[in-house]
Amino acid sequence: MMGKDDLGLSLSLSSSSHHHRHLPLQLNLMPSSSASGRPPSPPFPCHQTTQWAGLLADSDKRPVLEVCGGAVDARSLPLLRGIDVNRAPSSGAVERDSEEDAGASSPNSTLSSVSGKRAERDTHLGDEHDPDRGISDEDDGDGSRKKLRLSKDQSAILEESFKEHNTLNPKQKLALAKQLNLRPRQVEVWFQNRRARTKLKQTEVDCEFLRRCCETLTEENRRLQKEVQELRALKLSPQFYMHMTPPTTLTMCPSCERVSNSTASTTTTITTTSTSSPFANAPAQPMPEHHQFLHHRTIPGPWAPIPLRPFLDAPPQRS
DNA sequence: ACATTCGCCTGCGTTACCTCA
DNA sequence: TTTGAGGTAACGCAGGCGAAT
Repeated sequence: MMGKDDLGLSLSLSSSSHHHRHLPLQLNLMPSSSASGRPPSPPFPCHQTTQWAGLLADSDKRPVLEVCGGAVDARSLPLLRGIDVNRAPSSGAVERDSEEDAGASSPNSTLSSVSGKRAERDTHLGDEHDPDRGISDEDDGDGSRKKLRLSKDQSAILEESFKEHNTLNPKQKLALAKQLNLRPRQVEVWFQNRRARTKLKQTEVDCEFLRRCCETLTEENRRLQKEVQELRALKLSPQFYMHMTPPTTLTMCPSCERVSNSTASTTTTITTTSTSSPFANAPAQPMPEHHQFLHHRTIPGPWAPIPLRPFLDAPPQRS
């Protein structure tokens, strides 16, 4: 069935039906090549890649044929193999006068019970009983729901349509129903359920993303708490201060007086005559005496790591 | 201009059917 | 053969919108 693979989805949970009725909600469900519109900015970034191939693979199901009120696996009937039971026989297919008619008496209607106001509406969309098309909706008298299984082709076409727009206007719905030989209501329901599946999938992805964020932040918080404790301990024990690996280090060239972050590629020039702090985020202040010392002493070999913060708090001991 | 009604659409929750392990 | 789980077509409802009155 539908794979549990991660999806590159973005969802605006604030969107409501009446809004995307005019500004159709376009979830970022498609591969990046999708040219469809996009939803409002997601509440958080999501960088996963969408893979919907599994959805199409799902459509490879046994066709089911309703025979005398019972569901029969078409594969168990050799004569029915290769026959799409969801499609009308080509010879018997009658061109409908209107698009509404295309759905109302689809062969699938023999498999689906119709009830409720919407069913009435669909039924009223031009359904005259067509004996050539088998059992009408009204003939499905036991009131039980009969489910049809959409054919592979039908599912694929619906998926393609959904990729283009996850909601349908009446014209599109009717055209699609006619193309697929389904009732418009069936197309409508399929899109409803498809949107629901999309949202469910997105919710799962969002939950996983948030869970990972939470884990990362928890770990980061734990690390920072530990660092704070270490720094407090060091402040109380100056003798250990110089032996501590600073949380952030700079590397300075003693000859050119360039300081660079040990991990960064950019360098910052320290000018001994400058009155501003060499630390980007530190307030401007006169150069401390020990800075003068550092800049004038000779440091052999490669650049020596220089603790950043200790400069502001405790002078290094001269050797 | 405003309120009401109607028809339609949507999301959501649920049910029931179907398939498969 | 039975059974339970999972997928999904279909249903019912509530709520919102636009058009008509």
